[in-house]
Amino acid sequence: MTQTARPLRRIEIRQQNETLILQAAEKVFAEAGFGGATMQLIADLAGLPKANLHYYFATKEELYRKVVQQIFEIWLQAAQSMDNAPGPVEGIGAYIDAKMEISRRHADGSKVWASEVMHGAPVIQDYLETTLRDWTAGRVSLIQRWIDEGKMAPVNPEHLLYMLWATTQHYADFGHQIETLNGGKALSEAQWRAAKDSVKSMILRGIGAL
Amino acid sequence: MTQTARPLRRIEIRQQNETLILQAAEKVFAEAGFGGATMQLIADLAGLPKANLHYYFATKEELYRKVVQQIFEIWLQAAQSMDNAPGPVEGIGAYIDAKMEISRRHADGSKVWASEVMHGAPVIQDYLETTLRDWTAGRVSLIQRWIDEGKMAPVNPEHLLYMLWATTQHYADFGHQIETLNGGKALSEAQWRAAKDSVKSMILRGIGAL
DNA sequence: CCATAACCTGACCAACCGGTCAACAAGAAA
DNA sequence: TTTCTTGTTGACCGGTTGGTCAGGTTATGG
Repeated sequence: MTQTARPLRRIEIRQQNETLILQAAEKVFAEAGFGGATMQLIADLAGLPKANLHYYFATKEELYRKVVQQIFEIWLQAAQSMDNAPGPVEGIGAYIDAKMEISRRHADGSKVWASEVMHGAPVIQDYLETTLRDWTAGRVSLIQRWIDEGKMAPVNPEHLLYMLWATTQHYADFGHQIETLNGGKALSEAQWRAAKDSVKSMILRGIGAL
Repeated sequence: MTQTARPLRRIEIRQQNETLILQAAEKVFAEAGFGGATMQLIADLAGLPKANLHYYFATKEELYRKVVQQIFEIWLQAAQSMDNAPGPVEGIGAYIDAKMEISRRHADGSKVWASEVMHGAPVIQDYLETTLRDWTAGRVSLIQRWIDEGKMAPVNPEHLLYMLWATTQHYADFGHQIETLNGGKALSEAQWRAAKDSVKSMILRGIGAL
């Protein structure tokens, strides 16, 4: 009763293979770093011949760039959860939730991003100087407004943002360390909830919003 | 009036060259990752022929291992600042100061450590499972004692430690991002002070110790 | 059905990398 | 000084890697 396999259309083929390659690349780049990753490894994981990778992505750098950009998009999307909030409890709380969820669902992406920044952001330096800088400036204003309105303590907004990024991304980037300290087992559903709650309560209390 | 260069003694030669190589290796590993680093690059930075590196360190892995161990030592030393403190304000405050200072003075080392953990800790897994696990368990007990004594809010000790690690190390590992957001300039002396104060006040307030 | 363009891939290559080694230089011990 | 051990290095090598390409296959539009 198997359906006769309709031949895939061009567009489907392209999208399917590009997705397949990007997923494999994200994992390999996360596990081995840019220098340690090989096109052969990515090809094997994607189940495609190596030459086929070069048909869709001309160079290793181009593939890597796409992976990093993809993560940046996810990151930016979650960043919106901070807006349209009446105050820090809702805004920063939602932001922490969103970022923790990314750390859980896109740990590989987070690692690739971290690795890229650690190595001096050779590929996404322009993003840092434009999109990220603008977003940060906007959020600093937002936090300052909350402070002026007496909704939270007068903390340094930049360092608050750094703390948010650091703490949430730590659960992805240092997930292996956390897992090791957790008896070698990945965090359970309940433990993830506890992590979220801990981070939220400590930070929200830390900025005087609770 | 230059002193006639006394020929170096054996022990001096060895120590000098090993130090030279380790310093160069730390920088190159931090900037390029293990896979991206090459023995030639390290040799050039150290000002030695490549073959000489292999005289002191048989393999690239062995050299890398030494670099990681060196960082681990520094890290452990700073960890002691938490002990012998009457309460969280002094203990955790001193720990934050020590870790922030490491992020500033040993940024490359911190990056190598981060990279190692992100890639699944292939080299220092045993350290994580022994030394780090023991240290963590001890510190969890200490924090729990402070909680029981009513010196701080009943937070989850593990997640507090993760927040401490994440926040402090962020200033090293993501230093490039911070620098970019700081107008492309490294943090000044005053800005480092502000960073320390911000981290300390937010965390100490966050755990109800202030 | 035919022609065209997109897709696929085994085989290949130049460049590079970690590591080796033989020959040599220099400090230490006698 | 002589002898021995340790340190030094250019040249070399096998293996791997990113990338190429010619020739084949398959979908698509006419």
